[in-house]
Amino acid sequence: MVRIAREKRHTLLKKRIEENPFINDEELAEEFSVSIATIRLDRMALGIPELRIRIKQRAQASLPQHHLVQVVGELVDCIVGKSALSILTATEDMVDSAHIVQSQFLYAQANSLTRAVLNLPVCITTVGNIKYKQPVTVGDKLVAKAEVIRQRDQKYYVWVTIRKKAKEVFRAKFIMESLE
Amino acid sequence: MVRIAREKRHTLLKKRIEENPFINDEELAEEFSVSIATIRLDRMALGIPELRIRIKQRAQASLPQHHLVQVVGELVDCIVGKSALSILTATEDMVDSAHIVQSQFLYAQANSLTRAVLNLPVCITTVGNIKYKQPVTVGDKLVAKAEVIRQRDQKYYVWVTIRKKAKEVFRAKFIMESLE
DNA sequence: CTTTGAATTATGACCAAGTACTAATAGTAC
DNA sequence: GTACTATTAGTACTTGGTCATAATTCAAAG
Repeated sequence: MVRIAREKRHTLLKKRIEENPFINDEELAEEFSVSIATIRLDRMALGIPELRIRIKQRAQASLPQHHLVQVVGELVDCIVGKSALSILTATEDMVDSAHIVQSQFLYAQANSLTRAVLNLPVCITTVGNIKYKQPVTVGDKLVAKAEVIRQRDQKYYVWVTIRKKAKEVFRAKFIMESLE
Repeated sequence: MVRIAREKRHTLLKKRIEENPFINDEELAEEFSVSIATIRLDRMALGIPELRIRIKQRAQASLPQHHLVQVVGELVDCIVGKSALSILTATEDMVDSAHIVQSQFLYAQANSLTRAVLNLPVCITTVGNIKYKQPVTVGDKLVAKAEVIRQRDQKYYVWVTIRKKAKEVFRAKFIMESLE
């Protein structure tokens, strides 16, 4: 049946292009043993843009992310001065060669959430203590909770725990200082 | 003098393209009030590739970064098991609204340098203590030095100090654990 | 076995953003 | 004015496509 062959080709094609966005129609045609015209019809049908557009999109996606450093992860709840929650899903680019998420990303999630919960115009992290209790890997959904424990003068003591499901995988204590 | 005008155009052109790599020769020609041919000669002289190549390079640069030990900053010296040095120049996207570099970037520099100096196939940061002593701003050249202080079984104790010129601005202590 | 209709392939015109090269012209320096 | 460089103009060719149309293949239905 031709129908099935085409549908199969469509899904394979999609996967192939996702896998290697730098492949052109000619190479695709060869790989799938069909004509270039067919590949183009397939791309149309699948709404996949041409090579140059694909490349451009990738290039643009990697451009100046100005708001990079608001909160690492998604801020889902925040009571300023009290507590806040953020969720971060670990991705491939956070891991080391052993596929374990590097501590700096957990640190970034924890510290940026701390800044969010304090919401001070100017504040710096003067002290940080972290404990990475359980290795985290790609795909893990990390829920961070920050709590403001104490305030003394310009100093704020904040505790953060990051959980993967019910399990605590990371914890941090920060002393933040507010400046004028 | 034509010479000066051209040299000036060259430096401006270079800057313009770095600023916006998605600009084509036609637009550049208009901006500089010269012909497209001139822009092309200029690009040749400066060794700047054509638009599509530039875009492609950007796209590729953002691709599979599965490096061995990625160090935040530039690794300038490394005696595995002993000590290592890296240099990071603070950029605009590291700062908060008060233009102070956020601690997570110093943490990332320190922690990634620690991984580099240990150079273990699999290792995780179990404990980290940091102190951010002096605010750092854009353009500051940060020199990080990591030293392996002690090793006990699978545990490594590493101290890192980050200096801005002679002044220590950040320090960190890590306990790293090697896994099989 | 022929017909039908979808799927595929072929073909040609066109486009963007170039390269590579040559020839002409403008501008200045001496 | 002549020399020389910088700039501009122009042509042919390339890649990796779009878009539209026509021709062909091929399996299933009548």
